[in-house]
Amino acid sequence: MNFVEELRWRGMLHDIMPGTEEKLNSGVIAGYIGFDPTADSLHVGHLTQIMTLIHFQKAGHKPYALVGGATGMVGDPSGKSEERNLLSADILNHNQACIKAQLEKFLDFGCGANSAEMVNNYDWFKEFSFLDFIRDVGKHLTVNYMMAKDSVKKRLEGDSGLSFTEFSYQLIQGYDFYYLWKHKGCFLQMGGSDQWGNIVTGTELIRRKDRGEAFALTTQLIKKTDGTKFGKTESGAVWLDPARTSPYKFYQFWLNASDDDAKNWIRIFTLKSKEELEALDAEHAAAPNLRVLQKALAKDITIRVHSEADYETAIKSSEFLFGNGSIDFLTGMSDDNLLGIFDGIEQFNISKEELSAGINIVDLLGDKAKVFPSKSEAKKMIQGGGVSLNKAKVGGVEEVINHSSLINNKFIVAQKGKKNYYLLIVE
RNA sequence: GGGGAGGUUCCAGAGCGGUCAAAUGGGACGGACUGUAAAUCCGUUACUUCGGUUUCGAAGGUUCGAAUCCUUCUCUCCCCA
Repeated sequence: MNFVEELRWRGMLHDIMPGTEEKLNSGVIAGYIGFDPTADSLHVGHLTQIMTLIHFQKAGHKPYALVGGATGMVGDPSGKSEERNLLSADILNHNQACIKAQLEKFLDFGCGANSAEMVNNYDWFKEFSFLDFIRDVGKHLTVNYMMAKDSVKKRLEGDSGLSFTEFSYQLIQGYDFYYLWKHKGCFLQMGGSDQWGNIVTGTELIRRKDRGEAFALTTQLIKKTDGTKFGKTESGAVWLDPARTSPYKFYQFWLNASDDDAKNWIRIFTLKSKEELEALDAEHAAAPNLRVLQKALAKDITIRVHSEADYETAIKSSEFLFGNGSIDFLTGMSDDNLLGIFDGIEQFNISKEELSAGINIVDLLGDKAKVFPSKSEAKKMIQGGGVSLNKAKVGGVEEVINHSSLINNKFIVAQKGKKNYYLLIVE
């Protein structure tokens, strides 16, 4: 199956420039996707692009992953309703290095003709002077053309304005495409559907400047069926960096997908074949409460992004925390094993002296251990019946906690709502 | 440079001298129901030693009393030059 067909049946394809498919079928084609270093880790929102590159390479083409050292300095207005703050050079350097390391996990950089390659647009922009740029690049596109882009139009219509810096972003990205086309034989740029305008600026630049031909392909923006934003949890974005989002939380994120979402996402974020997926669909439909789809999805991605071992740990934690395992399960367990289960779950340290005197539950969770940002909030949540200690609901705000709550003389398991666990370590 | 409109609690957006910790909607969080799903219903949504304390762009001022009136400053948007 060719690349475009693959994306199509998986529901990933959004838009494709006429002729792209023919070009791809003509042989090994080089294509690229850019990642801007706005943070020092990618998040699950980037995963679609990563999967696109993986499919691209699997189909025999040559993928380039571009890290936007230069574009990151400018800021893409696409999809942003307000002017963005510029990042400092130091932060950008750090971010670039981290993102590069993450991307290296997903593609094959040593397989001959279609080995993946990493490039950084800062390399060709650092020596490019402003005057040269506006003469060599800016001259080929009219402002009229640039203003017609949705990303720009929205900002002009809105009431927060658009700086010249962000306005020129599309030219920078357009030039990237030109550069890669000219020097690396890169014929295709891919990206999320919000990148269509930027990508087309590139093909247009190639056409006008060198009468060359280049192509564009965009993928669907991943949404949840309930219309809310994909990739967010109560604690923010879901990152690929285990230091930002632990493998356990990462696993939980996917496991919590709704049935509809799981069905769509498993097609996008795993490499499972059509047959496998249909079998899973059927299995899920027969017994939805087993959540076969969610489990398969979470397993596949957790292993790809983290590791088999991280997946195993996440499973163990999940089974204990969400299974009907009673708190007794922990009793007598070695500290190391217990901490293993709580690996990736937020932990707080409490001194033994404080506890031995007895601590009011609100002081404990709202102050000593910041399970809640303030005591008021802790109080409200307890009154609302949303807090448990060692899997038993906290009765009221007057409860005093002391030694008797300790598990193995050292731990207390706190729960905010059903899904949020915290481990208090007393020593 | 000239003229106009504005900056309110996470967001949008009311309030226009006391009854305002501030309507309403959204979001978020929690509860019930479930399958750690969806839908639905309900509750919470500044801090607190529960006496109070700090909030409505900033600083002053008027008043018994201001988010609401006045002054200056500041930021944003729009129109004109």
